[in-house]
Amino acid sequence: MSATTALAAPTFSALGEANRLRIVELLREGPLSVGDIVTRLGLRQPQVSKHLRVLDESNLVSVEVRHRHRIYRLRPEPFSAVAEWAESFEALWEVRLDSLGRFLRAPDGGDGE
Amino acid sequence: MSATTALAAPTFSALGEANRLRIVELLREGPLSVGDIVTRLGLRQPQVSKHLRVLDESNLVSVEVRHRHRIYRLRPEPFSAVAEWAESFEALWEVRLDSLGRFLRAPDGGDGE
DNA sequence: ATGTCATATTCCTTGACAGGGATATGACGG
DNA sequence: CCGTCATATCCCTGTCAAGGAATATGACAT
Repeated sequence: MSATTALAAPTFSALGEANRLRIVELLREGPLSVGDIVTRLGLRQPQVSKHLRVLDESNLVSVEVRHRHRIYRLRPEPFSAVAEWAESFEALWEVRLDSLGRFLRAPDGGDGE
Repeated sequence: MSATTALAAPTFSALGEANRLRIVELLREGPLSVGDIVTRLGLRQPQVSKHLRVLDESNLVSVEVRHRHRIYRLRPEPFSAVAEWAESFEALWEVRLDSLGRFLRAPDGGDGE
């Protein structure tokens, strides 16, 4: 259950760059070649290649070589891992109510520390 | 429906730093003061304060001022947003099968472009 | 008022990283 | 072989962010 929950910062780091996130959002519609991404996002080819490299090293995308084209597509696993990780914070809702209760009961000058 | 799905790169960027992610993982157990975080993670106080600032600006944490202590706790919303966002990629599973089918049917030398 | 505790802020240095531009690579067509 | 297309890599430069060290702030106790 917690096997895929070992979520590392590099995954978030890869998604933390605006243009890279744009590429991911674009790729969710389906696999695309580098040139397609360049056209659709209006970025320069070397930049796109570099971003794809980062996404690839973070295992967020995979490549399929077709002739002289390279088709990039999203890998499902990291997204599933992120979902699982974020869902594991659902307990925050309850905790929040709990802390509200504590807050209401807390006398302003009476802490034990 | 897409209200909380407007997930921005800064959220990921905030989570993309290793020590910051450690702080988040620690705070999931419950609210903590700056000093507690310093002790538990073995980081220096200024660094922790700086990371907390980033987390605060990304709305990932909130502060409760109690006497001279500042209790930081996780906010639920961004995590819910991340979960929702990542879950919206569930379609990748099906897409993957689909693309596998396309891959198998694709003649290696017959691209139309 | 003064000291002290908890935390925030500032300055500095350094390393990572993004974009621009040019160029290398690699496969294919002729 | 040579040119060309698609893509990757290299070099350069500017910016941003993180850690270290020192210091400022702000509230409280005395």
